[in-house]
Amino acid sequence: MRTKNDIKQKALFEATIKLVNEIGFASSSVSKIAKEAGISPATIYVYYKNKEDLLVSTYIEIKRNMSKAIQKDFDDSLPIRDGLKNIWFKIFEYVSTHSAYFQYAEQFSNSPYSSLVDKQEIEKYFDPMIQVIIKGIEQKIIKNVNFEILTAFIFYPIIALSNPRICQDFDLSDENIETAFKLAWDAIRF
Amino acid sequence: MRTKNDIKQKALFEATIKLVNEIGFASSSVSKIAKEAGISPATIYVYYKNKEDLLVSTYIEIKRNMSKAIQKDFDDSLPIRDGLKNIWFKIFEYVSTHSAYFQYAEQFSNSPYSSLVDKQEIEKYFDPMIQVIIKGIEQKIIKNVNFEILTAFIFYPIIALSNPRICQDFDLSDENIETAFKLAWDAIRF
Amino acid sequence: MRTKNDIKQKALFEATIKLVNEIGFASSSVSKIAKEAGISPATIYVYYKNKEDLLVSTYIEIKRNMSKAIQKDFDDSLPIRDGLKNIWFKIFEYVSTHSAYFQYAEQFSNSPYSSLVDKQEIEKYFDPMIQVIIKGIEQKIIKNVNFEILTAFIFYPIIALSNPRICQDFDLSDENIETAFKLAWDAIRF
Amino acid sequence: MRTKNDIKQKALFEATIKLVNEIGFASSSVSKIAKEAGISPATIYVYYKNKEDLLVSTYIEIKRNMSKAIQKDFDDSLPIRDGLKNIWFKIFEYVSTHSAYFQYAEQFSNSPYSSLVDKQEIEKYFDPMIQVIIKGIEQKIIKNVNFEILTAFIFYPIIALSNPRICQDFDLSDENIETAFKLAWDAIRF
DNA sequence: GATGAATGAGTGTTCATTCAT
DNA sequence: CATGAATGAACACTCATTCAT
Repeated sequence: MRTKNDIKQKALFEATIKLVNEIGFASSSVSKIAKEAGISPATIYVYYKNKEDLLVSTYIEIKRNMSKAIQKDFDDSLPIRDGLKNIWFKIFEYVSTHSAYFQYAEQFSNSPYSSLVDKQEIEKYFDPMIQVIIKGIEQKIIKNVNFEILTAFIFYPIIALSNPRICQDFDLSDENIETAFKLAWDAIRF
Repeated sequence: MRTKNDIKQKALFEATIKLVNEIGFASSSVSKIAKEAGISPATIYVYYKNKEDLLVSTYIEIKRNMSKAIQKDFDDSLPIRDGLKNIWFKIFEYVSTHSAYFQYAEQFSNSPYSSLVDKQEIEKYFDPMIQVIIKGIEQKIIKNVNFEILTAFIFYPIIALSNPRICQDFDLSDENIETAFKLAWDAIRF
Repeated sequence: MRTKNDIKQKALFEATIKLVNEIGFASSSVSKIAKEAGISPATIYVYYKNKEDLLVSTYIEIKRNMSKAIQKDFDDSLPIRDGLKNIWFKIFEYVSTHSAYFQYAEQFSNSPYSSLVDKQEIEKYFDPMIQVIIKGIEQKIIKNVNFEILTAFIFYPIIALSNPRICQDFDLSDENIETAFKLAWDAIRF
Repeated sequence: MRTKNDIKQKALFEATIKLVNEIGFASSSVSKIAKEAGISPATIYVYYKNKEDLLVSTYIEIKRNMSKAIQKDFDDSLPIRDGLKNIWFKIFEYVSTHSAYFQYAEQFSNSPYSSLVDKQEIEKYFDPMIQVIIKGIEQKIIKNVNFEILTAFIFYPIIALSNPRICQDFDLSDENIETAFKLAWDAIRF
């Protein structure tokens, strides 16, 4: 299936995200997505097996893209707090500059489509961050509690603050992000 | 003249939530919902203006129900920390016992449908909690930072930890909830 | 079926005509007509057997009303030309003052519903006019040709000139009606 | 890529006319029309934007077809009376041979759908006939009266005489048509 | 007599997908 | 590779009518 015309595939990727964000999965039909991308509905089936494949592949592609951006220039020799703070800012930066991608991913992962994706595959992308936290626990810098609790305080507030559907008026200024990190660090540090 | 049948409306409410959780907004057609509720598709239009009205009303009803449950026996004479902890446990209790409602609300608020709801109307329901936080700030017990940041650390970790789509394996034991509250409090306290 | 509440029946009659003229038979549903008349859809079935009965009865009632108005004060002792001219003006007067009724009747008689009506029953209403023409033929004042041809020149031009869907801009002034009658008379007179 | 199938479109055109004449606009559903034409209901939407577009386009197509037939071999060098008589017979001929088309057009123009059509566009088709009448007036052969009155006596009687819903028993013989023209001419000539 | 609730059958339309080119 | 034509199945919704009160 994978083919030569990358321009069309990219247009399709962007059109899918745009339309799903605007009108939701329910109303985003194959032909509307095709029209938005400037191609024929039939052409979608050259690139993807079916509609579900299009939606799932788009999600996975976003996640891959996101993890790559976040881990770019990642330096695991930094002290724990600095390493986490670095990631913290990277995530906010990605979310700010790719808010449509992020919003699509959020909507997707809150829908039953999410069960079609191998979560471990996705989590693998974010392993370096996990390693920092584990190191922090070992060094008794981070509280030694259930791992899910820790991530709920390090990553989930980011998602809430970045999501315009949740925090409509939150200003993603460096100062605010810095303040937020302070809270996150207070939550998890020993 | 026949009179409206409350049992039918309740069945419709439950069927909507069940189906949307199972197969998502995209696939939850009016006729599938009607079948699940054991009524005729046409009957839905006796109770709701259209499909959108059904979905939005269901969301609002859940939020109303949720806020009522959380604020039951709410005591604002308690010290700040105890007051918040009380609410913290109440939310976990509600989410545990009404996970389907909660999941519907999450999916809804991450979809474009959410723009159809007057957010202020919804937030009104949760005002008592807001008041506790404000009091905490005034008494210099809670950090005096942007309000959205505070709520991102008090409420959103709960949502993450309770959401089986996010924390599949998290055990909602009293001990875990207590630990999680400790982190939340460390995050926000002065 | 015939009942006590004449006000409701009259409202129903008018609502039917108004709605059918505005949106046509196709879109005029029983419940829309009921709403227009300010009654419940179910109440229509107290007065009429079904929707078809409502539409057909409305047509017949209009025709009865029309014939009564046209033949009021009819004087068959007048000379042929004067008798016909009298009717001619009466018809224009009726159509001007009851254009909605007339328009409904036109739409009805051009639709397949018309086959449900006994045409002879309707024509009976207009018998006095027929008699004038027959007298005119016998007296060799009117051309002795096929009867349908004569009526096509005496009655149908009126319908065309009165129908706003056909002659949008025709001014139903006395002068114009008089002129039109001159043409009609020239057409049929010996 | 498949290419559009003219046979299907023609079948759709005929099916629309047949069904609307038989059961009226009210009962002619898209799926019934599709079945009559031997195609899928969905296919109609390949050729027309929606049901309204189908009905209106069918009407316009009939009018175009009609005007072309009537004006075929039209000779405006003939004397006024001969020119009009020629048209008169042509119209009757068309109506006789295409009675279904004619009946559809009549029902359409008496329904609220007619307001969707640009009347001037339609009238343009019949301009040559208008020119003959104007010439007749200028040459003082035809009465110099309101134009709408003249057309009501030249064209509308044809419609009445040809319409089986109005003149059920009228025989469209040459003799009868000739007689009818005599009356029309007597009506309008100076 | 009068009505709102209730519904099976139907509406016009769009859907995801396949086909022929 | 790419496409517009074509469609069975499904969509949200309305219909005419009946029922229980």
